[in-house]
Amino acid sequence: MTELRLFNSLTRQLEPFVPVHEGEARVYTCGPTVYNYPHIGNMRAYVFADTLGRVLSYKGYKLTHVINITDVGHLTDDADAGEDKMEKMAAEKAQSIWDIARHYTEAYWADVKALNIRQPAHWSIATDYVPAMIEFAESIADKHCYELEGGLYFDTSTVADYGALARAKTEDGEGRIEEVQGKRHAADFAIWRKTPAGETRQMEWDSPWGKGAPGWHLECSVMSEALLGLPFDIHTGGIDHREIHHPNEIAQNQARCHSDASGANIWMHNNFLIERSGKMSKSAGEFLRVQLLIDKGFHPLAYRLMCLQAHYRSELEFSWEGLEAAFTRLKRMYKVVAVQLWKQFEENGHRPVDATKHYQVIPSDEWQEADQTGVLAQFNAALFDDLNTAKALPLMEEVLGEPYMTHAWRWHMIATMDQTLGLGLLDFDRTDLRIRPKAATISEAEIETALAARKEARAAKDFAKSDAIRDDLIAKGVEVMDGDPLGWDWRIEI
RNA sequence: GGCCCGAUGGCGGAGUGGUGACGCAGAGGACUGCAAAUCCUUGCACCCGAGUUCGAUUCUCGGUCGGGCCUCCA
Repeated sequence: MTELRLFNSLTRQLEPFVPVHEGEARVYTCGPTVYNYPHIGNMRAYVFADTLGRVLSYKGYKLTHVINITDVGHLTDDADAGEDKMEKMAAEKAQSIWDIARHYTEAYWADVKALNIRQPAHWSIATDYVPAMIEFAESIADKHCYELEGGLYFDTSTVADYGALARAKTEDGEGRIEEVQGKRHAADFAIWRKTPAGETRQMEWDSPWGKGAPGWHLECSVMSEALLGLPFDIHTGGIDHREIHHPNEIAQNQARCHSDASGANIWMHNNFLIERSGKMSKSAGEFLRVQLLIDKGFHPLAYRLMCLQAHYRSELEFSWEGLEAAFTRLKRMYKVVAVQLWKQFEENGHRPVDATKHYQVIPSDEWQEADQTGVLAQFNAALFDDLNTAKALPLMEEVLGEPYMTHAWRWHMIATMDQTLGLGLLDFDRTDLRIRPKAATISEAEIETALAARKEARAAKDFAKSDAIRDDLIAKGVEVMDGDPLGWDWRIEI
């Protein structure tokens, strides 16, 4: 079978996936800092990580996926002088920092669910691991750290090839950030941040270096070690982490393991979702959240499909037109499942496969007979070649569109492909795709009443009346569809 | 200032040293009382210059333009 090859940011090359533990895949994904709602650009990272996980499962590996929730730390401006984002938001909202964290964690989880992102084995919450972080820091403090007034700092010159992942040496000559007094190297970073004298923070812990909070790079090293063991297989995150956060994490892992190895065999980074105005911004204008998409009448999985249409390493341009295109494509895919597959299934009187189960590649003999055109082989080759979902999608559509195989096999193949891409085609109900925009001014009941009157008029061949009703509905943004294969009599235009 | 990346049809976006996926939009047809939805068919592209080559969109160099990072960021 085709070998799974993934792009390793560390070597900037495609590499075969060779698990650390036979038959297993252990994956760590840098999760959100829960001081605000995630925007859809943030969510691209988790759609990517989920796709990776699904492909690993599909390939037959026992997957252990960890996504962390950062509910502490992260400064708003430079390395040490800024306010803590969590503390800042708590102050603005006049709420406890713990409430803020819980609120935004739940908002994030709702988006995760809406986008069909599978639950990882562990959601690791940073504040649950503070004692472990202190223990970790103590274990590397003597050889790799030094103490300043602001806290405990990591000396990046004490590990081999610091910054190899970033492929960029950050010299201090033109640095735009204010130097922290006493730092030995510009790239040195905080392992522990002391609470300034005379201040009290909502989140602070006692440590050998005084009251304070962990530096934000520390948590990922600690939690990945605790839940996956070092070294583990794959570490994922947004491409922005490639420059600072992950090099620092690697440095910590090297110190911890007394090794030059990075701690993960493969480091993978997804590229950004961008919009005309530049990077997604949480502060500017219309806040692009998954919920906003739903409010406008889009199914959230249209956004997932939009992500899947591009390679995860390419920038992806967001536009409402693009989202609409993806939504139309999704509806057409779903239509085939609803109109052809379900109907045939009813005629057959049995469900050939269990759509709730996760499928793996079927032994080659059986497949070869069913896969006459080799479409599944191509599908596998595309996904196993660094997750080329853009290439895999049309292959799934080929199976959807060409009923050249027996029903049972076709069903099985669609189930297999769809569960790997995570579009949930077999789980849709037709009403799921008919999302009422929040701004819609007409209710479903009103629409149904008008349509019933129109049907009567048409039966009586009173076309003047039926057209008048239709024009009225169109004026209210409702499109009327007679004889739609899915039996959708109407839809509200987005 | 330093480092990095990209440039494909109307839009989005794969891929390739020799026939340029796919989706949406557009066009034509079928269906319809007329439409819509659906189905079938279909037009349209590889930034510029030089080089390597029998042949480059694909490789090399230069240029132009665009983007990202160097500060928290998916």
